[in-house]
Amino acid sequence: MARAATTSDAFNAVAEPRRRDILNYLAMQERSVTEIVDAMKMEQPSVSKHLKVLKGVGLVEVRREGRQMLYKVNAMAIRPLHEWTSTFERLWKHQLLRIRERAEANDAQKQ
Amino acid sequence: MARAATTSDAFNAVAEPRRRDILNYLAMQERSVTEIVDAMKMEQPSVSKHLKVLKGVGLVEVRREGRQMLYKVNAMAIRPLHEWTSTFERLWKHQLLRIRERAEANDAQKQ
DNA sequence: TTGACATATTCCTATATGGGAATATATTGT
DNA sequence: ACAATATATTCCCATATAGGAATATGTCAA
Repeated sequence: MARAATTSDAFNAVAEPRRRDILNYLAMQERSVTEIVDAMKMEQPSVSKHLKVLKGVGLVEVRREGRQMLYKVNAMAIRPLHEWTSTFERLWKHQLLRIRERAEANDAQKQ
Repeated sequence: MARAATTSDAFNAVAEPRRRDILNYLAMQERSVTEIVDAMKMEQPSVSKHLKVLKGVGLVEVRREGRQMLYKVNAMAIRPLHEWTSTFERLWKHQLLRIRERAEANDAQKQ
C-alpha cells in the first residue's frame, strides 16, 4: 500500500509545508487566489491544486465574488490536530521541568 | 517533485495514522517492539519501519536492554505541531462563539 | 557453538503525489 | 460575440511511500 492520500484527512493535508504557508496567510483574512499566488510566490496552478486539497479536507472554504474565488480558513478543521498534540503536552512540560531541575542542580554544584 | 519524505519532519511523520497510534501507545510508557506489535496488532517489520521513521524525526528515543529495544516518546518533538495549530485557536474560538450566538438568537426568536 | 528470541533490513509493487507546461472553464466589460 | 481577467484542470514524470514476504542481524542461555 502506498501512502495515504493528502485528501484523506487534515493531518495529511498539512504535512505539505506550502499548504501550511497558505493556511498561515489565510489566517489573517480571506484572500483571492491571485493574492495567494502573489504572496506565496508560487505558480497559479500550484496554488489552485493546494487549495483543492485544503478544501477537500475542509481546511478552507470558498465563495465566488465575480471573477474571483475568495478563500478563507476553516479553523475548526485544525482542532483535531491541536487536540491530538495536546495529549502530549503533559509529557513535554514534565520534560522541560526535569531539564530545568538538572540545570539548577548543576548551578548549585558550581557554587 | 513528489511528496516530501515522511522523514523530513514531524508533520510528515505523524500524517500516517499508524504512527500516531504508536505514539499514543508510547505516551503511556516506554515499550519494547514486541509490546508495540502486540498492542497495535501489526506485523513486526511494519512496526520496526514506522519506528525508524519516528526516530528519524526525533519523535521517539530508543535504548537497548538485553535483546529488547525500548522505545519512548520524545514529546518535545511534538511541540512545533502544537504551536502551529495554536496559532489558529483564536479563530476557531471566535467561530464557536458566533455559532453559539446564533443558536441563542434562534432560541430567543422561538419564545 | 548452537538454538531461540528480538528486532532490523531488503526486495518488491501498487499507489499517490507535487511541480511544470499547456490548456480549459468561468465571468466581466465593451 | 469577443477580448481580457481569474481560476481550475489535465497530462507527464520523478520520487516516496507502506505493506507483505523473506531474510539478516544482534543478544542471551545452555
